[in-house]
Amino acid sequence: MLGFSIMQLIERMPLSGYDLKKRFATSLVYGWYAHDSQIYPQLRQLEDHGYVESHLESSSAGPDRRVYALTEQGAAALRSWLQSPIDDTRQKSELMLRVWSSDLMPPETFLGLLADVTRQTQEHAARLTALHKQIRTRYGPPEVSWDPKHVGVLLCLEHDIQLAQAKLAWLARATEVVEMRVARASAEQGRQGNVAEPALDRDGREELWP
Amino acid sequence: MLGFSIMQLIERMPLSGYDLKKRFATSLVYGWYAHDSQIYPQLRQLEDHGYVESHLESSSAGPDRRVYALTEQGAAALRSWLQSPIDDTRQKSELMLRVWSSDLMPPETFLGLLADVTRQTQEHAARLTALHKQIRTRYGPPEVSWDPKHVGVLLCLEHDIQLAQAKLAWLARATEVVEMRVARASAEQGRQGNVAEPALDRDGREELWP
DNA sequence: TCCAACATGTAAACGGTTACATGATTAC
DNA sequence: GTAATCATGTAACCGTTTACATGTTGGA
Repeated sequence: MLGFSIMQLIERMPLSGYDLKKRFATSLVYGWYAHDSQIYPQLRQLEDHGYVESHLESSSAGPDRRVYALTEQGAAALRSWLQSPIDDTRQKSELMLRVWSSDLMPPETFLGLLADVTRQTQEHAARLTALHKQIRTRYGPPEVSWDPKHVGVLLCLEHDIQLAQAKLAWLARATEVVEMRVARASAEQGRQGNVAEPALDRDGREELWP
Repeated sequence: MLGFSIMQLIERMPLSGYDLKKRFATSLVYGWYAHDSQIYPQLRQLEDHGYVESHLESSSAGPDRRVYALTEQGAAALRSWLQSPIDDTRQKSELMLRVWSSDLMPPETFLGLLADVTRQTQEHAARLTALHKQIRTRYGPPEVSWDPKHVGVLLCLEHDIQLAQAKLAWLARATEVVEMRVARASAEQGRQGNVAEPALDRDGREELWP
């Protein structure tokens, strides 16, 4: 995956490991960042496969750079990957794991978690929105932008912004749910609990787990 | 991460590796599935750390099962993890990587990709919605459900459903954008292209990459 | 007798993170 | 001289995936 992420960048213009490192470090939208310790070995691996080729370049500022360019083989592999089927449903989310386990923590802790993620998401959405506005102002909306390259960038930004907004809506809803439960619990305090026995399956274990 | 995902399940009731395997295989919402080849070593690792303890159980049907239960240490580690700060902004998405690279494929291929993901997402959303309805009908809405365990499940389902819907809205928008571009391109066919030179930064490379 | 479900693993490869390590050039 | 930026790596570790491997019990 990282290999394609690199090849996709190199396809547009030859780049050195250092260039890639900078791209990955500053990219907001583009989730496919990588550490330098991963980039250089990956480049050599791609070269072993014949997907990229490199040559040394004397830089005006600093030491020599090894600059990588895509080969015909690499371009073919990239095209073939772009046309291969994709599975985009399974997403691991640490947040969902914690929400799933929310009954194992005190409500205040859960509310703190939700508030924390809300703040993060708001900041993230603000950055994405600013960037989207900037690029859109400069190159026009994706429908009419003269260079097809900006279409992907703008669409990625729109995707991430819309998903961030949906997440914020959910965070507000979840916060409300927990607050309502806390209010109900303190109202019922002292009264007899209305807790029923959970349903058991044939092995005597609770059934649930979808 | 997988360790907490397992401990979180075991906290509720002792489970064997096989039980966990089934849970992970059939879980829809819960992104933290794992292969059996990972589960058994992970369980032994958790036992080495003293987070779980196990004993053999003669099963009525089939061979002996090694059943794991959470220790006090494990419960403490789980609580501590649940209260630790979280970073929930970085998400790697293969779809976004392809969208970012959409200028490297023919528009028809891109439209095919979008259609494919749309179908997957619709099916996924339908399954989630059915499950949500079922659980909500049985145990009530999360605000009032008597057992706090269902709150997390229902909130996870609501999150995933809402995000799937946001994604579908974006997919429709992206499809529209690409179709408009295709229509414009064929309308402009034969005319002089209005392609300007891209902006160059000080190293002579194109600037863009947010 | 054979299949399905029960039950548990090993080995190799791949992917990603953290920490450590080195050295050149330019601007202050 | 010294800090920032340029430039490239190694080693150890942990997590994840894929393929392979083994054996039991109960029912058709």
